[in-house]
Amino acid sequence: MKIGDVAEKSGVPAKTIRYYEEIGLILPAKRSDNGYRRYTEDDTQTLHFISRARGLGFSVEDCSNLLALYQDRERSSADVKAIALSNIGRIQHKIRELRAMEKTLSDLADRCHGDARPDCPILEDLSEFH
Amino acid sequence: MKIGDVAEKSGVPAKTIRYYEEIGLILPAKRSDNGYRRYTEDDTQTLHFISRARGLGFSVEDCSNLLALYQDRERSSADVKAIALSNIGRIQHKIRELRAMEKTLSDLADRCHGDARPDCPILEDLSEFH
DNA sequence: CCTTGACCTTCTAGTTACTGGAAGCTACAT
DNA sequence: ATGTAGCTTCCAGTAACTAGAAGGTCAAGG
Repeated sequence: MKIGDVAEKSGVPAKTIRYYEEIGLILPAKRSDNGYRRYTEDDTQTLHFISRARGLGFSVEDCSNLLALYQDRERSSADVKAIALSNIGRIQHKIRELRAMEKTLSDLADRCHGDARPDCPILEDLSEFH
Repeated sequence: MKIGDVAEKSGVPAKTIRYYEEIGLILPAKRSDNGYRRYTEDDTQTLHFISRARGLGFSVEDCSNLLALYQDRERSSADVKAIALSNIGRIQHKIRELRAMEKTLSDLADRCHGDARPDCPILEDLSEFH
């Protein structure tokens, strides 16, 4: 398989696959005589794994760890769970932050009449010290 | 006032103030004879405004627009509200995404016994095609 | 007067995770 | 022979800073 094929199958763009190779997240692909990268079904699996983990908010470094754990038949599920839990914590924290932002902004927008008049509670709030 | 003073008063680090000047978000500060940047209370206000807007999730470019609107005595509150609303939309979208991630990860973590045994629903899920 | 320490200056480079584009080679169909 | 699609490498840009190096400035203390 060439890079375009594995890109389509795994859902990871060719550019991104080359990038993952460059940063060492995946092993350098073997090359054909013409210099093209060659891939197998296993590579498709690996890239899909990465794609799904990234979609769940794991960092590239997390992916590297998860991949190592995935390939280690001896690893304990506790190791994996620890990474997942710390990620859940970060996600929850981010959600709380965003909710606070949203609430403040919504309150301000509600109080702003939003017409041609220049007075605006949003700007007034931003310019005040709290 | 020197950069360190205005940094402390506004809550924006000195490094960041220089950066804001470099990218044109704020006007270049006047210099003292020794080459140090000099600031006034107005600058403190402006930096505080930016800091608060950034804290509410506005991009630096948003800040640039908000600042222009803030300094325009003729502007309508509708212009400001439009920026705020589009920001609220982006924040809500991000919250929905993060909640979906969190739910999937929590479900997986719940099903993972998290002990020394190697079988792990988290990795199994990541490696499956959906 | 000299030193110490806290600031200040500029410049370069690193962070995260890609993405776009240019220049040039290869493969295959018409 | 030619077109075009896909492959290669390398360089640069994105957002918004942040760290660090090398060196100038200033006030206080001995």
